[in-house]
Amino acid sequence: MNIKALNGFKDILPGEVELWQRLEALARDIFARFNFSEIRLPILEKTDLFARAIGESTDIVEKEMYTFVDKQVTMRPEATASLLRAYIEHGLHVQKPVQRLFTIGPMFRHERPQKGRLRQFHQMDAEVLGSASPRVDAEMMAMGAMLLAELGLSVSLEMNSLGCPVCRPGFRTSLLAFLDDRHQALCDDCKRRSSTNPLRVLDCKNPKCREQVLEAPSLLEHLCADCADHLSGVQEGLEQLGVQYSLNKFMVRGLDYYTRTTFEFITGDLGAQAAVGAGGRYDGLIEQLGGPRVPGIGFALGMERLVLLLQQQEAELAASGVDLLVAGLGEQSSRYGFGLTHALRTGGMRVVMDFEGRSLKSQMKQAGKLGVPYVLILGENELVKGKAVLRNMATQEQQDILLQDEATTVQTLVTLISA
RNA sequence: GUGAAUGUAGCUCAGUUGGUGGCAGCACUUGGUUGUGGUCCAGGCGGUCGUGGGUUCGAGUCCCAUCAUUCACCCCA
Repeated sequence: MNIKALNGFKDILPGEVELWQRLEALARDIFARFNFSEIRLPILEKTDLFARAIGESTDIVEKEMYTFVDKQVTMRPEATASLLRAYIEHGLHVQKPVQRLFTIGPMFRHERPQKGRLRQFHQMDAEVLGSASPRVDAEMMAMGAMLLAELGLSVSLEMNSLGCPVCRPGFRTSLLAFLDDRHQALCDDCKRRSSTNPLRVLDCKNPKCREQVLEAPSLLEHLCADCADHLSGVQEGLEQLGVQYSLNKFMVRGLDYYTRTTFEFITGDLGAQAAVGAGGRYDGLIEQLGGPRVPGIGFALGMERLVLLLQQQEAELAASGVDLLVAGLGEQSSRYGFGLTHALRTGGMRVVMDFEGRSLKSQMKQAGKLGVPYVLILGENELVKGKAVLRNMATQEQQDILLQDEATTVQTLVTLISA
């Protein structure tokens, strides 16, 4: 067969999918603790929505979107834009002044795949709309940190403030002046960035640039009074909640819409993809998209990246989602087992039975491999006497089971096995 | 979009100076005296050597192209 999945698209097979389920279950639990409601969003939106929300000149919009050009629609490259569209479209701000929403699902970006980065990838996204309180910022980071901690992952949190439309232009001007002076000392990428996206120069990985940038004007020193107040409020909140973080004045975000607080959950264990989650405040965005004039903040966690970390930071997952294996010996007994298996499943049990007519030894091997706790052996001899053998695989103890009508037998087995 | 590396069984890989693909490991499967697992032993299934050209008497091995994968850059969760 030479039809394969597309480059950058991946199947999630049994064995790995259990990890995803655990991740999702825990995330839902934690989102619920923080009173977030789920919202499910379409994957396809008007291209224009993303262009306006994310920024016309970002890499995502310029060259990474899966767009049906003739239809003017695009497969979402991130969730915030769609979520805000839904928020505005349904007037959710009227129903509740502060909305706390989360969504989980696939995103699409046409980038070159590498470790921890696929063209279809999955994010868990949480957004709070309608509150400007710095406590919300702190709470969002605390929630992300809680999820990561309960997954057993050790990940660090970095935070910065990008200012707002009042203070950012001034900072930008002085940064540009600074970069102009050092233009020759910068790497080629940064020479280009100086004009396209000067803030990006601040988090260049090139050691030469890092050195230059050490002296650069700091965002934090240019914050207006309101932004500075907000930042200290966030810091106070984080301290109160006992959230470990560090302030990184070089941290910048790739999407245009961020204001004030931005943050990243960072790991050193994923190669070049350091961020397992990132987000920030976007106070002007909702209005800019035609919605009410309300602030917002959100973050996304990359599920592939979390799964990679889970895989390398721990190993084994608990096996077997099976309660009982029914072993048939011969046609008579298999026929009986076929019916009994179905009755047991109807009764809520997870049962396996194969119909290949294999030896008892084979079937026992199978049971061992699956880690099944009990095997019901339907021997011909016992069957004529209306009996079967229930074997406890762990203790190797066996007991006779009286086979009466199916309902009673199911009842008996359910009680014995769940005991 | 740029750069580098890699493509041999379902998976992990051997394959020496080009001379018939490996009793390789894992997995799967059958058996090791009547109908009982996880270990051990023996057997079995399983390969268009990514694809297409070329060089050669002969190519898994050399050359070209192509596709795919991986890692890194750009960017990003």
